[in-house]
Amino acid sequence: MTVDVVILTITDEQLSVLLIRRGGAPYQNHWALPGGFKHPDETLDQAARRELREEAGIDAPAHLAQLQAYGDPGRDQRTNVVSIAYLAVVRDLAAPAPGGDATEAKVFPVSQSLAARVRLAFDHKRILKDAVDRVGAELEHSGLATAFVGPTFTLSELRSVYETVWGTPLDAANFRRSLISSDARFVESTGQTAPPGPEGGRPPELFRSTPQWNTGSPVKRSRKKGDDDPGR
Amino acid sequence: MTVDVVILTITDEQLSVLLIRRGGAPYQNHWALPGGFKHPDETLDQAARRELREEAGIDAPAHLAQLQAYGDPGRDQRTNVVSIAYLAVVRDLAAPAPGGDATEAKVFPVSQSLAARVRLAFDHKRILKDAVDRVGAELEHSGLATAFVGPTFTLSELRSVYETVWGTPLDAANFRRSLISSDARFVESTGQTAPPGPEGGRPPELFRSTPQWNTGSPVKRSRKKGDDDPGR
DNA sequence: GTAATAGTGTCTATTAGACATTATCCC
DNA sequence: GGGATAATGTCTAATAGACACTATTAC
Repeated sequence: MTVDVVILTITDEQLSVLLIRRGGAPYQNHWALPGGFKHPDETLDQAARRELREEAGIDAPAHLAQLQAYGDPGRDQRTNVVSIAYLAVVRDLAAPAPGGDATEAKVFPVSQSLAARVRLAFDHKRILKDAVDRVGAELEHSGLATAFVGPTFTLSELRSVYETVWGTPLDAANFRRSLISSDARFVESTGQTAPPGPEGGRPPELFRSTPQWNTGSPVKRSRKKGDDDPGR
Repeated sequence: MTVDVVILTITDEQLSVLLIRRGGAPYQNHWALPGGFKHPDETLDQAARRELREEAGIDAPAHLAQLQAYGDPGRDQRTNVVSIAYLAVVRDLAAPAPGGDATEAKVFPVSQSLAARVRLAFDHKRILKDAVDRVGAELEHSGLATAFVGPTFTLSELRSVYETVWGTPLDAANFRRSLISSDARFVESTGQTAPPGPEGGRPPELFRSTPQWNTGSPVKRSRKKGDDDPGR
């Protein structure tokens, strides 16, 4: 019984994942998801948090949720082990700190990690793929997007999360309306504004996520002409 | 590593679950979900199917999907074990056939099984609760409803599934349009009609589910006045 | 002033939801 | 015929989506 954690963040307008490399063992040339054995006296969530802390140096992910269990025989050459995959979403991942088993930790763009030529350890590529699909689907029905940004954020920042994950441009005006109006109510204005960027522009309003951010369906993914559905 | 299966069906207009009783062990006075240890040479899905067959006598569930893993320490008095919960949906559950460890198998209405006075073994009540929530949510976004009915079905039958699971009456006319029109396309007419019931009435059209029944969002759950949201 | 970004207003096509009407069976 | 169930038609309010316009900053 192991727990593997898919740690996602956005760097340079790209959805990215933290991968580690371990010494020894098979797959020592492969990158892998951080993870390890669950201790008998901890919950699954606690095990995921511990692995986050030990192997990636992350203490407080903005979002942590169980994804799925993987138990195909042969998914791990060494032992027959079932793994519970977790999804963690964090905001800053500038300097990943490897620890525990991990000798190296690095952030890769998801698109690159899923490329055919790249080899990840075990069935971690499949897990990563599933995690990314899940995030895309969940953005449509929850406030998960706010986990990618800071405690306060502008709507442009939040919209950028959607656009990055979905790979689709969104209309800024309609995006704003979707979030503000209706019963969604998963962001609220702080009343403050942020300073504009170096390019100038009107100072944006600062928002925070509301406690009930995990209900409702804030934004709809547009499915229009020529939209090659990547599946769910 | 065990696999537990929540087997849901609809009997007498009620969402119902199959529970079993085992001899010996603790909790021998409690009803429990069918399940057991995963074998090293099988996948999780195969383990779930095997338990379905061995303990409940079910060979081909209309729907089988993984739900979630449960691993709180203390959830099982005897051993510290992580359990992967599965959801199975079947159509007929008239004569449940206990086998293997199970000495008794019976179908209970979900509402009754979740009542405060009823005690289920381990954390099975929580698992059942989670499963029911999931089904309710998934009806809104997939064709899962068709798993509750036969290979061909009338729209009244299908609508009844939604109404039973959600506990809300749906407008027959709008229901039909939701399914037929738009891009959902998760049911199609067989061109045939079924004989009307003993009360008479126009003979209903027979439908079948399409292969891509697990995409799209066929019907929306109406959230109107005084709708006490049960949460997701 | 221009360029850039944020936010508002408005129009149209689509859709949900309510409800009336027609169709086809049983008795 | 009357009663029951299935299917179709129609209207209204709400919403998605497109896009023009105003507001506030940097330069």
